[in-house]
Amino acid sequence: MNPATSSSRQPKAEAGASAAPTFSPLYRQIKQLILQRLQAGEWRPGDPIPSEIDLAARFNVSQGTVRKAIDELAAEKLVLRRQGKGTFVATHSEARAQFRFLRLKPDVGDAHYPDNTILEARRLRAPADIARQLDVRSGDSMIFMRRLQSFGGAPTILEELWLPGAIFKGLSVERMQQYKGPMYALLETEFGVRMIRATESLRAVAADADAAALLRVKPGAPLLSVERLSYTYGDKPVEVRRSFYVTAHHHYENELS
Amino acid sequence: MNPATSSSRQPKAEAGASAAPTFSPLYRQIKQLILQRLQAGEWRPGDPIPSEIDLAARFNVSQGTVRKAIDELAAEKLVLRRQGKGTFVATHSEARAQFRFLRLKPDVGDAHYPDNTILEARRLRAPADIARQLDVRSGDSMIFMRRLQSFGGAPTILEELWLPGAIFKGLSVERMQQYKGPMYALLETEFGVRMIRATESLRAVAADADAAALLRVKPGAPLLSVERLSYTYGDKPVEVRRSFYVTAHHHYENELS
DNA sequence: AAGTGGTCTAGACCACTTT
DNA sequence: AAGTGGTCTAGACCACTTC
Repeated sequence: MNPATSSSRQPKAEAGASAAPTFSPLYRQIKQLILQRLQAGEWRPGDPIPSEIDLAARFNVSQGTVRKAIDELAAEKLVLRRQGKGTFVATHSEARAQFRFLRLKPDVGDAHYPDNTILEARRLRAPADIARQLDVRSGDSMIFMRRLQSFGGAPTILEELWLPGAIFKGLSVERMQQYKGPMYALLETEFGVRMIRATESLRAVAADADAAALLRVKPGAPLLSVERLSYTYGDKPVEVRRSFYVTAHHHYENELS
Repeated sequence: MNPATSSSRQPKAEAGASAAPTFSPLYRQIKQLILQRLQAGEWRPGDPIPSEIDLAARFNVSQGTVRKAIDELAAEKLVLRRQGKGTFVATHSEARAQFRFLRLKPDVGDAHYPDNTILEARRLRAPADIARQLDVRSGDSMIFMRRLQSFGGAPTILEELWLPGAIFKGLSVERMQQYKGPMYALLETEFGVRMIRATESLRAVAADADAAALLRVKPGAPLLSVERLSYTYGDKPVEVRRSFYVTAHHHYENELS
């Protein structure tokens, strides 16, 4: 209950198993406690979390320790600090967060949010490969969506989304078809499922006839294939996204550091 | 000289210019001082920097302030902390640092360092576009290198490197031709120029006849084009690298966070 | 035992925002 | 004026490495 009491700290000498890497410092325990509350939805995206002083009192630790815990959460972009105002649960419903997951930038000019055309949206059974990636059973109900995104009238991104039906139960095909904004904002506000991290796998591939027609390129033309796996709290995978980017006037921008 | 005295802190009321964003906290001033010494080569890659207590005494601030400065340098991977041993200037000559800038991973199995075949290595005049990127004058002397990298005998990466001749004065074409290891390690150990950051721009392109022959793909086959601009201390650009990756059995891996 | 980085505390004060 | 995050200090102790 109280992380500061000796009972909740790890004993200096490990009694049992040999290779257990059980130690973690107090601030990291506090971080986990805050994480649990975030994950449980105790504070919703956009809401302020309690002040550092408040949390320090709750957990019976010093403000500095809470601070270090929140430092890490802020570095992972799970919360957002604003001096003088407070610390807020990060959200996809902000202009600044809009492009965090879209690395395709125009060669000239500024990035804008694309126009969406939904090509298809329905429920399907999970194919084996998708099921494996999302850690569900093959054949489980999935939400599937296929859409075309255009910049300034030029079709540029063709993509498929797969979401586990079990998590997004109330999500109707109609709702998706009419919704034109950023997907992650919809999933967050309507289902409280926040994407916090993703891995992408990029390849150059040749356009098949279908993709070529939709993206208005020649069949066999090179396309940038991007397969994304997105995760929510607890490293739980919740979306597979397979995209094809036309890179004639856009490029995928990446920072190595 | 002494950042802790009031004289070197910013005055609360800015006297002169209107929009000067001149304030920075003490720990960031300390960070700059350490950075200057790193940049000046006072401590070489792989060497330990002075201990936190030592630095605190030198700069006449508390250990906690030095610590926060080093925290940021460690986060930017300019230094490496090792508990019980000290803090060390980061280097490319370590196994762990070898893959920091190579995002191409095999679809199955573990990443290995590729076999290099140097196709070409000589001095050239800088073309306009390269000169612009490296912030030198068009026509300045450049070191140019073209090489083919193979994994398990399969040619996979074809790339061109451009380096400003002025910075790497003593670098002979012969030295480059015989050297088969990681380029960044060579540049660091022999010239003290350490790459600390890079931006990459990715596109899908069609292989031209030359690239196709070297990479053993059909002309017109899709290749992943990667243009990298690498920076050293002070955000000074020091390398342009233009690569073509064959992504049949490899993929470019990226983490979005 | 001594030296290094890593954690934790308690308190002071600063900078920013809202009331 | 009050509340929030941000900075800075001084000191204690822990964990790890080397001597």
